[in-house]
Amino acid sequence: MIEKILTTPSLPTVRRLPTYLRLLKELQDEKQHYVSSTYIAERFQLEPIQVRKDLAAMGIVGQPRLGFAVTELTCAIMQFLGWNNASEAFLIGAGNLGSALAGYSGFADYGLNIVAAFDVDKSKIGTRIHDIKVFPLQKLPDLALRLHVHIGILTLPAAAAQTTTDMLVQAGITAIWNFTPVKLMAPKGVIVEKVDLAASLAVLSRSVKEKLPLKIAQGA
Amino acid sequence: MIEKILTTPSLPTVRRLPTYLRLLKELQDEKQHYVSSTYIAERFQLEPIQVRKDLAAMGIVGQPRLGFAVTELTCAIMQFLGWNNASEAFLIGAGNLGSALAGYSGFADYGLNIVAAFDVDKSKIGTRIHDIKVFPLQKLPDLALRLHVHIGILTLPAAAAQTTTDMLVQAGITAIWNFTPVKLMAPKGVIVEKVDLAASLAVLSRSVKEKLPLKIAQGA
DNA sequence: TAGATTGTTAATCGATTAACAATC
DNA sequence: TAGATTGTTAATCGATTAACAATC
Repeated sequence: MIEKILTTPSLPTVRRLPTYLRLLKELQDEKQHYVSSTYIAERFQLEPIQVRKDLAAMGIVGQPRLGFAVTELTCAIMQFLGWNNASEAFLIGAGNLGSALAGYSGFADYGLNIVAAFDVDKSKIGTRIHDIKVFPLQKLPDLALRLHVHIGILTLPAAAAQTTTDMLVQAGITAIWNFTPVKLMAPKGVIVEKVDLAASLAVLSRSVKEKLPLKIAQGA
Repeated sequence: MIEKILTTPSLPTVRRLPTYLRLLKELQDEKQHYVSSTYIAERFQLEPIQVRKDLAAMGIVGQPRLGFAVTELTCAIMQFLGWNNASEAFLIGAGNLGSALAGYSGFADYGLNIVAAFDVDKSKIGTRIHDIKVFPLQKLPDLALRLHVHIGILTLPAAAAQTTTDMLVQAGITAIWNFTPVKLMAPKGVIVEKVDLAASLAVLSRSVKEKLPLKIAQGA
């Protein structure tokens, strides 16, 4: 039996998957059984061929004339991302942003379950943020071991980011969702994914500035 | 006099600029006057040539042997991003995430100043989140006009995202920093920059899953 | 059948990287 | 000077897009 060898999806492809997933859930609610790449593309202002390429990377085949089976497609993407069975994660830093993430119910859809929070601030330790208990940071290694948690969400001040990361790695954390503005150094086996607000804002700022260079350009 | 025609920096370049800026501030504190592309690259695990290309796009020239003047470089990037004089922005949605952003002092470095928050929740209206006053959403058009605010930070539930965007556009908002998971539709002149948490988490999840396909692979 | 849609193969486009002369 | 670093020009790489036969 010849198995098709799938090329590992590119990063841009992976980043588009959650968008597709959102639409698929919507279609499921509307009891739509099939969806075409044409339709998906139109909804998100993409090219149909790009959507098809993305879906093909999931190992799914569509049906000419009909498109792709909504349920099958949903399962394939969920499976691919590992979002069908939830991963447990620690929240490191129970400040403003940490609390916001703790209170965000949407992560359930993303297969992410925050099971505990950690902080060094004594006034926070022992309290609960959105039902998630806050522990002293030094308890993390012990709890990581006992609960088999390997994902850390980093929402603490920039100054503490690198040293805390070193500690997390020591404690067996192998994946870090980094909300700090620091480019973290971590050993090869450790995955770091950065949510780069500054980069995003830079793109926005630049676009805003680009729109009004008329006067300045005249002065040149 | 022949002026060098600068190619507009690519999006990836713009996204790297804030990282450079962080390092430059650090160097300034350490009273370093020059920095080489080699050093910057090493610090962020980039290629020196990429750093040089990025900086060249800012219109700055370096000095062989010495590198780039730290102050000059800082100014050029700040200028390029328009971060030297702060832009005023409205926060739309005073929930968990909105509050977190309102409380984030770091935006001052990014030339962003949140001047007011808006919500439809009566219990929030009239209160202050981190010193920022919360107004009823319907007051936004009037205030946008009076305060000449053109940037909106969208931190409200997905369900309200598109209709609220339509309203913002009507009210003269021309740039939206979108923290919702919705792909917003907006007229051509309006800039939308999305902070895509789901996309970021997808990349993380995928990497995590990729690390442990050993058992599954054996089953095939 | 006719025609919309898929999937394959090839072309294009843009960003990154390489090579190397110019500079101080 | 010697040598580290810049900036230019060319090569490579990877993602997107185009073209079109295959399919139901």
